[in-house]
Amino acid sequence: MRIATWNVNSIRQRMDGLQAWLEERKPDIVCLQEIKCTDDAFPREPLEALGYNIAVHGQKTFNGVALLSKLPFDEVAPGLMGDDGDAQARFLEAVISVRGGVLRVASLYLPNGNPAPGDRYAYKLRWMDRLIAFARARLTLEEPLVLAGDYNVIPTPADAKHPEAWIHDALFLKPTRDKFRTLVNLGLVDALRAVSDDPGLFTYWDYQGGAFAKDDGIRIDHILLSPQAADRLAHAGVDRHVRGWDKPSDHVPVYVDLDIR
DNA sequence: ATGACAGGAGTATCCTGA
Repeated sequence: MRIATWNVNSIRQRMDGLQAWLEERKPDIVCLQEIKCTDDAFPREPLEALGYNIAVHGQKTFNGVALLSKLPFDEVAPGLMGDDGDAQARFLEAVISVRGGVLRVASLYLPNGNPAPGDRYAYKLRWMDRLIAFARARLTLEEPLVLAGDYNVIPTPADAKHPEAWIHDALFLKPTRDKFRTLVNLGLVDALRAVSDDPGLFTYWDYQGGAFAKDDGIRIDHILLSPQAADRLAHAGVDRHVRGWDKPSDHVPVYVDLDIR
């Protein structure tokens, strides 16, 4: 069972690259972020033709998350618990039956939070508190759980080419990293760091200033696993070559292989 | 010396992103 996450920065602008990558990497489940379209505008047909069931939680212009799955969805739930008034489409949870039980997956797009301090940063920290509450609740189920997406968090200095350039940024400020650590310390495993301590594992390079050519990247797209999922972790990787394709997203896919049929 | 991002909305720029 291969599960991937990718912030595509507009699903409609990324269809060629997305289809090419799906045929190459062959993930069973994909968590997408920043689809930047409403549910009605989501390009379902070409993805269904590749064998995927589709769940979408979109909105006009910004944000938007989706799930692709070769296995059918048993349940789909849009939105993150803790604030019914939050209109931003950043969270989509699904339950999928697998051999011997269920798999619970969420595609999440954590707020950027810049500029900090300010309203946007306060919203980011509140959203992280809600995510922590969600994870705490779901962990009591003792299921294989995969929380995958664009966390907009640089967890440690080893996750940036130039960490000193990010010290005043909402992605790297101490409260941001502290809350991410609180989340992980509930008992989750950062899948990529479970398989590698390579300091060059980046998932995002800015479009500006030739950042990819200089490998001036950061690691902000993460896959966190519950103990029941982490016990089945076989491999994790980053498809950085996708950043070199025509009309790339500024993010690249991250994936895990779990020993689940 | 020049230009040095991308996407959406919408039609000129402005907002957002990280």
